Amino acid sequence: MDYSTVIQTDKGVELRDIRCFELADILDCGQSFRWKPEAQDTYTGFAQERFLRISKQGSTVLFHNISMEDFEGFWRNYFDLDRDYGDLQELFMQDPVMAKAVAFAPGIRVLRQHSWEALCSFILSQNNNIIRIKGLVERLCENFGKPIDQGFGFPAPQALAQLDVEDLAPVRSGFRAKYVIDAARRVSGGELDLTEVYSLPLEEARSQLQQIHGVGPKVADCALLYGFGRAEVIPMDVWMKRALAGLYPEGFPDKLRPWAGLAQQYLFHYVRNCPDALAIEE
DNA sequence: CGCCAGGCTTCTA
DNA sequence: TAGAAGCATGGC
Repeated sequence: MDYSTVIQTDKGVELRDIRCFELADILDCGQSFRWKPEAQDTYTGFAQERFLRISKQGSTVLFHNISMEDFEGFWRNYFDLDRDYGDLQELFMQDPVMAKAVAFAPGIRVLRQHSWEALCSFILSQNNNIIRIKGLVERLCENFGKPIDQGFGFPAPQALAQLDVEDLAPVRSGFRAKYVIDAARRVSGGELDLTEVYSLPLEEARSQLQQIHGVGPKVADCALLYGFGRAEVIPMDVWMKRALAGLYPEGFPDKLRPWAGLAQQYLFHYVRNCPDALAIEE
């Protein structure tokens, strides 16, 4: 466990003595696009149709104004708090390359996002930069998501399935609009059963997702890692190709394979944000 | 202004 | 069947 206690206070739910948990690392490392920094060490954001304000002070994390029920029933899983990242990092750090990547951002965790939300978000991510992806996702929610107190939920596939490509114009997603509609229609129509994808062997799950027009290997793997909890999957984009070629010319260590996707999150952040991450290894 | 972005589809040889 | 072009959009 990465914390000692969880208690309800008048402010919300608090996690005490937290480790391996930095909001900036978790919420701004290209896995979710719905979080915004507010004040110092404070973020607000959405997951599905829930809003959250979360902050960290010292070794205490505060989930503002939520019930214990909400924490136990939703946010605990979302932040992958049932996984012991302390233990995991111990294993990772036996590898000299991972030791550097983990040391660079030890607060990273891989969020367990809703499958549809992850799939749809990463469809929008293709050939796009993170700043802009956030804008697209935001406009998709504002236009088609369910209004909730502090904003909008992520639109359900059923809500998008009945739209035409032109209806997505306000999102300004360009050629990706038709991909989103196709995905929504397949999911909504039952042609692609996301619940079933959870239980499929990896290769079958991957090819199921790739049936969608506009979903290739990279987007499918992002959905699998971030939306289906497949911790072993490494989404291969230009950065990860560069990272693996430069840092692991002999291949990624077999011992870490079951958590390769989690390792990927540290490596991705490391090579993108540490100027000489790749230079050092020559 | 040109370049590029957590890619994919389509076209071409 | 591999490799390049085209795709919408906007931040820099």
